[in-house]
Amino acid sequence: MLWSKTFIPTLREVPQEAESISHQLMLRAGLVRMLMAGVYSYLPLGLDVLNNIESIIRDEMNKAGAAELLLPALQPKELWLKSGRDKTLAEVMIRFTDRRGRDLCLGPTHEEVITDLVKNSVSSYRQLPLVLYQIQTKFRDEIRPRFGVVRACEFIMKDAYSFDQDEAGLENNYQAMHAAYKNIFRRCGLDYLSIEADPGVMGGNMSHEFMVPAVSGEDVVLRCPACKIAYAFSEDQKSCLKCKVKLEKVNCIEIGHIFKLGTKYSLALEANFLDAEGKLKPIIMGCYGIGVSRLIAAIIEQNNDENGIIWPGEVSPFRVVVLPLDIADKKIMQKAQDIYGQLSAKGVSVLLDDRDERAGVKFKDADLLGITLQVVIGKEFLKSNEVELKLRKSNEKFFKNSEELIREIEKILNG
RNA sequence: CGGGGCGUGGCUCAGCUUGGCUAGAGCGCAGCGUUCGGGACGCUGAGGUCACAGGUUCAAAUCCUGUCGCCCCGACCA
Repeated sequence: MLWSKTFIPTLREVPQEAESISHQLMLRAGLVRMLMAGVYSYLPLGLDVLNNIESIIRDEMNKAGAAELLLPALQPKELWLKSGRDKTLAEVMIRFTDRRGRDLCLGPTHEEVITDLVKNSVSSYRQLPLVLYQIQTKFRDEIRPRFGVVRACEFIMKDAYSFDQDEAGLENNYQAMHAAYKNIFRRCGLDYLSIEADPGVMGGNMSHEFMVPAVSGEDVVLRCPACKIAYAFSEDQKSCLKCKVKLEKVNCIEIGHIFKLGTKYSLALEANFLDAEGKLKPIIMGCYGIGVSRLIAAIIEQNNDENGIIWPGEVSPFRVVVLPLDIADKKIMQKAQDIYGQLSAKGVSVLLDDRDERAGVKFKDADLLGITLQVVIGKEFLKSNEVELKLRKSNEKFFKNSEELIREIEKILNG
């Protein structure tokens, strides 16, 4: 992508609307813009990151045996009456009536819809187990949206649902999802904690939360400084059960939550199946959520320095940014385009800063965007014919001549 | 919803306490010139119903009332 063709409105100063680091950097690097409190537009760079995270999620979910589908955001009130959550979720539901006077809402979550769907198409134990997931926009009339994309009224969630004939099957799927989540968060470059939690309005009897330690985190968990085991926050939990060490309070962003739902929704919506003996039984369910858009903020909270974002490789909007420091110089620009072309041909995503800006501006913006590898072509190149490679994270610089350049870049990106 | 803060060109802010010339600065933007490896410099220029509504006054960005919006602290959650 050419910088001149895309849309990356970077900001030199910190917008006063942003308090948390991730929010500041998302605005400064041109990832998002606010339309109103809790509602954000994703600009090209933000969308790139979102897409990268989504492909990681799809990859791991598919590997875990889940099938992707897409459910409607627009939903009828009746479904919510059946589960009784029209009351428990009354506050967060965005509701309205259509021209026929039907009561509708924009889905804050999808247990009801998917249970209704499965109920109508699954009737035998032979069709189980089944795991379905979607990546979709949720709507919640949050009491207090804050920290930019972290608590938004419109946000993207990956929600998966498992359907089993017995508890053992549920346990299986639950563990599979737990394992998939670990892979997803590791690939996103996150340092996270997994803790047992209260199922809350979701219902069911067991749940685990995935928490990312971050200064601006809204949640507090207790962590053992020695073995790093985390516990749900409570005043009585005074020390680690294993190490007997005093626990420390850690602020966290909740990025995922998985639940063993049991039969709460299958009973309410009559989602039953016939078992091998021909007996009618309610389907045993689990649900598994990841706050996809929120992950962007969580990743930035953990991966930044005074100069900007430092993207973990796999989520970086581009893997390489090429900086020709003088676009009027034909030799420099030709070299930049060569590198751009060669890397693109190899399937590496590259951003070419073809703007007519001074070197300092390009350096500052490149650091702010946080792309893993910077390729600098300036007067050093004119002198020695060597191109400079700079790693955003470590600030390491080394010079390479044309022959070994592309190979070296690939080595860095793969290692 | 309760508590606190803020609203002045695209961005960051000054001016408001103590009303008074055509409402300012820096950044950004446009043009010209000089610069050119870590957010350059000079000159010229465009861009603002001072959030909105009402009130007080000869006169309101400034004082009063109300409304709206944004941020932060609490309850909710991915």
